[in-house]
Amino acid sequence: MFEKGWTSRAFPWASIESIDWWDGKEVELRGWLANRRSSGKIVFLIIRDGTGFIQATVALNETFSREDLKFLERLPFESALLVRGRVKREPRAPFCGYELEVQGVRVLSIPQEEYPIQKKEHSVEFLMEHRHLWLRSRKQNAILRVRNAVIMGIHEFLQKEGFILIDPPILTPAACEGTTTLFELDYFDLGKAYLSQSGQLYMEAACMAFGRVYCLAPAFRAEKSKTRRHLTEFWMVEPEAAFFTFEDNVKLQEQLVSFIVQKVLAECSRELEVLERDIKPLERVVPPFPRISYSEAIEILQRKGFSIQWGDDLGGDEETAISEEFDRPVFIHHYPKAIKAFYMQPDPENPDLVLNDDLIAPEGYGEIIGGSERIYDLDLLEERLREHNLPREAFEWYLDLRRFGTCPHSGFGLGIERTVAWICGAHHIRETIPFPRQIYRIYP
RNA sequence: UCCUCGGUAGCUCAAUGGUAGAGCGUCCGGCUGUUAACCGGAUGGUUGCAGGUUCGAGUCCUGCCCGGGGAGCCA
Repeated sequence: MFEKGWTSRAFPWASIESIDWWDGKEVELRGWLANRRSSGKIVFLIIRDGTGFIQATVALNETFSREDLKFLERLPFESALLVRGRVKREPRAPFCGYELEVQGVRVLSIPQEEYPIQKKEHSVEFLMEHRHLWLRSRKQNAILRVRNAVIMGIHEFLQKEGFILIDPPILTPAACEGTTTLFELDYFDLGKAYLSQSGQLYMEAACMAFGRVYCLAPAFRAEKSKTRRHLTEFWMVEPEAAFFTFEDNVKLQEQLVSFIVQKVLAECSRELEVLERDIKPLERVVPPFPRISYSEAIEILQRKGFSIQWGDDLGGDEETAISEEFDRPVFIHHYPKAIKAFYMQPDPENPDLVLNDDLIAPEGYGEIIGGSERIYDLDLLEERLREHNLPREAFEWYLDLRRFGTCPHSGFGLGIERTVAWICGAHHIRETIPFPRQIYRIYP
């Protein structure tokens, strides 16, 4: 294995993201060869270490011979390297304004085949087939770092608001909403089980034990959806709070979303720059968000020429048209009871409506939140189960929640991937999750 | 499930029914500041699969497989 100019002295292991801190000092970088260029007597190695990219320069000198440079300029992409050198401020250097003057290189591994992903455009199919390698590229790294900040922001905000993390089951005995969109599997001698499509019902149980709870878990939907907003496996945060009214619930949603966006702006400026995200629309994301009722939404859509009638559900195009009317996320509330889930509390002023809200992200990213106040009256909930032809036995435990100390409570679900896609300005939701699961893709 | 577009070299794409090509990558050589470096040379094919029409099919027809975009549904 190639080793040149290495000494047994220990050098500090520096990360590229904080390389400015090491200006003028000798450090060791541990990473991979992302690109290289040569010019006869100088070789430029582009090193990535997971935290960033930096240019390292190897010059012909007493340490590196002509043959050494020849070797380095032929080193295959994605070779694993330890590189020692001096950090130097350098305006000509790409990425971060610093470069590493290399004094020693140790090559830990050399790919025996050509690295498939090149510095050029690739088809979606090819990139998805190589998702395990695509993760190494700069934009994918940036998107998943934003995802990390979003998830950490959710925990930070909800914990601060007194919410307790409660993990829901993934294997469940019955549907939470419709039964047509469930992944089904055999469960020993107990018949069929299903992958969870929401943790909500379990959060309702938990909020009666802890007051304020939330889960952050995967949800599975066997919908045969093939759009840029759909995955069969996605992540959702679902807060649920006892004694929260519709109004409390909506306020919590706009505070949470604002907090997340402002956190990303504060902590991920490099990532947003790599993604070429225009941050002006994000800077406007502060409370209060505009609110319109479902009926007002229908009026707006009819004025804009949509052939939609009161009672119809809103599709993707309709959501986009509504969001265009506002400069920040917009709530649409009080939908007709008939097109919403069985557990939503009726509006006391109009029993044909429910106390629910959807939050529509700006710039055409669609619905990112669905929330509601929940039915807490036993008789009414039983009636709704019958209307929706749901198997009562499977919901006995859920009905128990209305038999013992029932009270008003509310909650919502926020889709992690749609939120990340919106904040990043990503073309497609599949880039916002490390290994997307889609109707025609389960590999890698 | 439906609508729509596509599948040709490792990758991205050309090719009127008539000898399958280019750029990039890779390999070899050159270059002391490159920025997806550049310059010269070399390398590269069961045209997704099966059948059919035709003197002749990457091209036309039928079926199948795989994928992209969208709809419905949803976060």
